[in-house]
Amino acid sequence: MRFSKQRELIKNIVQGTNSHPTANWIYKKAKKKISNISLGTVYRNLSKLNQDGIINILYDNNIARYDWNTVSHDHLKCQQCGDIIDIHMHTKELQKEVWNQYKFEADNIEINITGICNKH
Amino acid sequence: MRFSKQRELIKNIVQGTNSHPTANWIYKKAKKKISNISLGTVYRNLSKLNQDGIINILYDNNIARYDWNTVSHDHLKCQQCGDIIDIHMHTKELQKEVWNQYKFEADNIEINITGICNKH
DNA sequence: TATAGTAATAGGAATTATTACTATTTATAA
DNA sequence: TTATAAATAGTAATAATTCCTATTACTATA
Repeated sequence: MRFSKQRELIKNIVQGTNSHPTANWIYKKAKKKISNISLGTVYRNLSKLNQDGIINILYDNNIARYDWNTVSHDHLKCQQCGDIIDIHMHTKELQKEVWNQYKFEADNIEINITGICNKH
Repeated sequence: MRFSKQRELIKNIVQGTNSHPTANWIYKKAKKKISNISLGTVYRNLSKLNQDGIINILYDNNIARYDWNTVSHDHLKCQQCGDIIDIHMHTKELQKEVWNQYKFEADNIEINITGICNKH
């Protein structure tokens, strides 16, 4: 992968927040440094960074969010404040169960939990 | 909720398939019975039916899919054929764990598993 | 170092998915 | 029946994402 200042900036923006930002949020932030950066560039680089395992994509309903945390993990989403909290669940048993019951070779297990976080 | 033949048709289409169809698929199918039905009508009714607990929405990456099965359940998605298979996982332990570890009151737990299904 | 060839990248246009708006039609209750 | 509130078709607007083509970073060679 060749260097580009746009990609460098995008990577740094994602790695500088815990807020699981959307492409549009990242775009607005990037514009402050590179005013003519294109939203397409943001999307392209986000998927490239994801393909190379540098960042993670998660889907909050039907919109993509980006996460610097590339270690497989799960999410709690608070219905009150919208915050998304990273957690780690044990998924090995689930993987086994899916194989035993459905003969399905699990590659990736994602657990999304909605509810009320401890701030409320 | 007042009766309409459009909504009745949309409901029957969703309830008549296990394929987790998209709004567009439902629209095309509905057009065969009511040729001037509008895509807006399809979307409006799908969300209304969902709000009333008659059907379910799930998000396959960034597109919405609709499901007649309103009982809380999980999904296996095959990376090879794209099929989405309904499954049922035990989530009570997860709920407890989330409470104990994070003091998060889980309301809904959704498990999405990608991998290779038993057809391959 | 300078240049040329090339494949990756960028910006902006286009596409896709969904929602909003509005004039008209329709179900239903009085 | 008739009044009226809700639903519809059609279309425009918005949001999210992908595609297209000119430009640029990088590499090998002079």
